[in-house]
Amino acid sequence: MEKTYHPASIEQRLYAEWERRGLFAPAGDGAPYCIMIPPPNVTGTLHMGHAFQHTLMDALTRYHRMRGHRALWQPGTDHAGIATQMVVERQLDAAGQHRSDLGREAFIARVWDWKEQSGGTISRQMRRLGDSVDWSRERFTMDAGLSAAVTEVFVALHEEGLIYRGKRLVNWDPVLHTALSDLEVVAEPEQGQLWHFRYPLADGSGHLVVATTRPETLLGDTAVAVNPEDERYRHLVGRQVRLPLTGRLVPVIADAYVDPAFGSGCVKITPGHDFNDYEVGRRHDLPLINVMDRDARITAGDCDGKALPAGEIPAMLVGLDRFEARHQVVALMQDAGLLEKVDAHSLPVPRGDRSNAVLEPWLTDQWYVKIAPLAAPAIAAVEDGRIRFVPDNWAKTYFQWMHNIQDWCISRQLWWGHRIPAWYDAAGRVYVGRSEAEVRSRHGLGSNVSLRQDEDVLDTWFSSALWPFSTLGWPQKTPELAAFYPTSVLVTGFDIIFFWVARMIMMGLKFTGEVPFREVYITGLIRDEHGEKMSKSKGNILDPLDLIDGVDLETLVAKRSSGLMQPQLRPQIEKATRRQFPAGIPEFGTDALRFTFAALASTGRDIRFDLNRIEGYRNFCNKLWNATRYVLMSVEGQPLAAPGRAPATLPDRWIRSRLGQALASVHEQLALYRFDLAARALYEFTWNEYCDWYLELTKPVLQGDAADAATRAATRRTLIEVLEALLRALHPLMPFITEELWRKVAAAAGVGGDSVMLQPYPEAAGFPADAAAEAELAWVQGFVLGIRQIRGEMNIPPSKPLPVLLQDAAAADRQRAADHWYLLRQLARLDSLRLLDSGEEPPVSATALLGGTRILVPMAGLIDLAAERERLAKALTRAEADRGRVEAKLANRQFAEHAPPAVVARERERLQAVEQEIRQLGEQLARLG
RNA sequence: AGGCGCGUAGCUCAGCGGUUAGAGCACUUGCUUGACAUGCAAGGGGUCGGUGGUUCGAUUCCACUCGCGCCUACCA
Repeated sequence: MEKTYHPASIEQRLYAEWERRGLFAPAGDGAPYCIMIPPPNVTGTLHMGHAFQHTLMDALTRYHRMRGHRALWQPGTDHAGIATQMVVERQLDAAGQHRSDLGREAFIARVWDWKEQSGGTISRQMRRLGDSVDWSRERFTMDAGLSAAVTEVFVALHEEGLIYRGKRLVNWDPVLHTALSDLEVVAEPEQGQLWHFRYPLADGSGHLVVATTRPETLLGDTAVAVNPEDERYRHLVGRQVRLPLTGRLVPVIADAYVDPAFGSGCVKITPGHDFNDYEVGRRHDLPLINVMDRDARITAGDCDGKALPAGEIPAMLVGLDRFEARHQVVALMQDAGLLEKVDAHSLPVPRGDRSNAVLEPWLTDQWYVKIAPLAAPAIAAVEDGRIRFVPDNWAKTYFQWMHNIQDWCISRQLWWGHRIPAWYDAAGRVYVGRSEAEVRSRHGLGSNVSLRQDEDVLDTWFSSALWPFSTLGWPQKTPELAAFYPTSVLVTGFDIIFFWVARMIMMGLKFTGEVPFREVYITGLIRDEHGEKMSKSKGNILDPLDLIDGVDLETLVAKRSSGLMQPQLRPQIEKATRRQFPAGIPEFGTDALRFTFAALASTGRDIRFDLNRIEGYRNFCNKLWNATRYVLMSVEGQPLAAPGRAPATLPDRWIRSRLGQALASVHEQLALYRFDLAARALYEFTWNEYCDWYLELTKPVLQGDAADAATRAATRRTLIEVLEALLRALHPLMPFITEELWRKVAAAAGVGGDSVMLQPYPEAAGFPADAAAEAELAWVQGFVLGIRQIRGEMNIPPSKPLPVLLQDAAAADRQRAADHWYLLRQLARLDSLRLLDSGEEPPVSATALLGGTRILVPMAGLIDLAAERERLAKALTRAEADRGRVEAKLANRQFAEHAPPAVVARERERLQAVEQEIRQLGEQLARLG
């Protein structure tokens, strides 16, 4: 074996072998265990958040597979309607083309080409991460089968009246020319202005003042509203104002929506271009006037679908972009003496999450899902525990949204996606069906009737919502569906609880009658080392593969600063990157990355990714590698005791007991999705117990001549047996290094099997607790630590063997000293160990206390007297402070009366111990003079 | 406005109604000890955001408060 661990030399080889041998497919007849991958965008790449979640899903899958479950981790990707269409449109744009130049079919063919070309990126990344997904079941939301499921669901919901078509105000993206659902709108506060306009009363008796942030919508006003309680305006309610610039008469109405304290207390009402006004308009039966086109330019306008009278909209405004129109309207109002004042005003501006364009509330025909009837059972499923959120407080977030849920706008004016299965005849009547043929036959429409399919496609999340069952073959009744649905757990981020999780629950319950998953494990979000979200535009992204393989600085800078939406940020991104990674990123390997993710997966919402952590876990891999190297060197070609024989030595008994407890903790924590605590239990056992103590404790047995052949053979057995189990225990988190090492270890141990993946996960019961061995070894450790402390603080070189005396040793301690002399000698590097006779005067020594026993290191020539005095004085101060605390506690009658007797007893013991310590330290100090 | 989260060592984070609050990294000192310098050994470093309450006992539970962040809904 190499002296250091080199991940690159093993990872890809092992993955290829696993995949070739089909080890990822569900096997055996155990209980099914299934995780559906949250499908990433097929044309995208996996970022750190994906890598994080994939690590956890893979760990769960491998863990359950090893425990004998029939485990399926189902892979796939989604078609990401808007995002993907935008990418291809940008490519066309670069060639000076528009999608309309190609036509719908040719454009879609182009998108498929792009998918074929870029779709391999994700699966390559997943292979590098070690994801044990069943590739034979890979799915894509636009696959024929999944598309059929989409059609089936659409038709069924429509037949039930849960999908309807309606003319509504929608969030219209004037750049992408599509409607967006509420969830795709990002509203950030932006600095704007509040214009105060005078609207003259129709009878010429004066004016009232309205305040608005959107002057251009004045053209579509159909009322002015005041609060019904507002004394200032009560007399105006029911009268009319003459709308400036158009001359139209509109009523003054009273509506509680108006806040009298804001602005002037009068609000212009534009039902055609504002969601709140739309509701006001419905309450007061106001007409809807539309004054913008699909590009959000001013048009001549229409009222409830009919054209406005000619000249209603000033001709000079028609055709202007809405922001240009805003300036013009303000100018016209000012010229007319109708601008009262302008205030600076910050307001939330809704933008599309993809295009970043300012959205326009716009009246269009769209398809909606009536959500309330679907939401009720989905709420119940979480309330009654059929679905459990982990951590459980996320259920609150879920409930809050579900109780306020709005109908879901599912149509998108795009070409890339599932086309809506609806057809229109010449009269505009709509027919919904699985196909045009079905529509014709069902509605008796002969071939003489021309039908035209709806141009729109469905929101991508509509197909994602079916993912847990569409991937298993629904609407067919497949064996996979029967076996793996409901799935075991969904692993995802809180950012898509509404987008995806809630919708899967609704659709799953509706169409299968069962929940789609029993648990939802909500992970934190990976952020950079400053807690910032990682994003291309911030230039702080990390490619998981760059952490695995390493990357040089120039490549990293190029990756981060190319293709930016805001190229002006480039210099600062480059500077920050050069500062943070002056030497690029070294190679850490997949296992180190995965272990880091696991160790970071605590319950928090934000997870800062810190390169120092991954470096530490790369070192851990190397530690494991070298521990194995030691074990193999110690075992190979040497007699090995038969498995199952009682271990011969104290360290053997101890390490088995410790392993059992570590395993118990791992099982317990994994059941709670506390990957961080499971990782920690394994890390601490491996490094602090197995390597730091046990391996060292085997050296006196194996390397000296203190032990007989049978003892050595037994120690070799424990050495390799514990390592073999440990590698299995680590495998779900670090699949590659454990596979590589396990094969060598299993061969040396005579364990059958050719992949650790297929081995049983170690159970705590195989390594029962041994309290006696733990107590005994704790004594050994205490002894060694005492000597090391003296050595460390007195700067005695480790190479110098020390003569040691024991004073006041009780019978048990004498026995232990004799029994474990050969361990103590090597670990503490002792020259000799002698028991002082009672009454024998010890030489001047440095002291360590071990229970009631004093460990003395004679000082002649070794130790600085003053330094030892200082050391003892410090220990004495600490002990006295401790005594003070314990005494105070025991002196408190309330404590003695109320605290549990066991606690009181423990405090009493502690007092005795600390008093003895003080006495002994005092004596030692006195002896030093 | 409503909901949620966070605040513990220089940094990143665990933890918990009961010994002296832990880990990794960083820091100091010593070490080519036969698996490992990606290492070994020893050490320094925290009034657990603040105030009050419950309790024999609070970093832990409760209330209030300060600071930071997120989500949902938003007043034109």
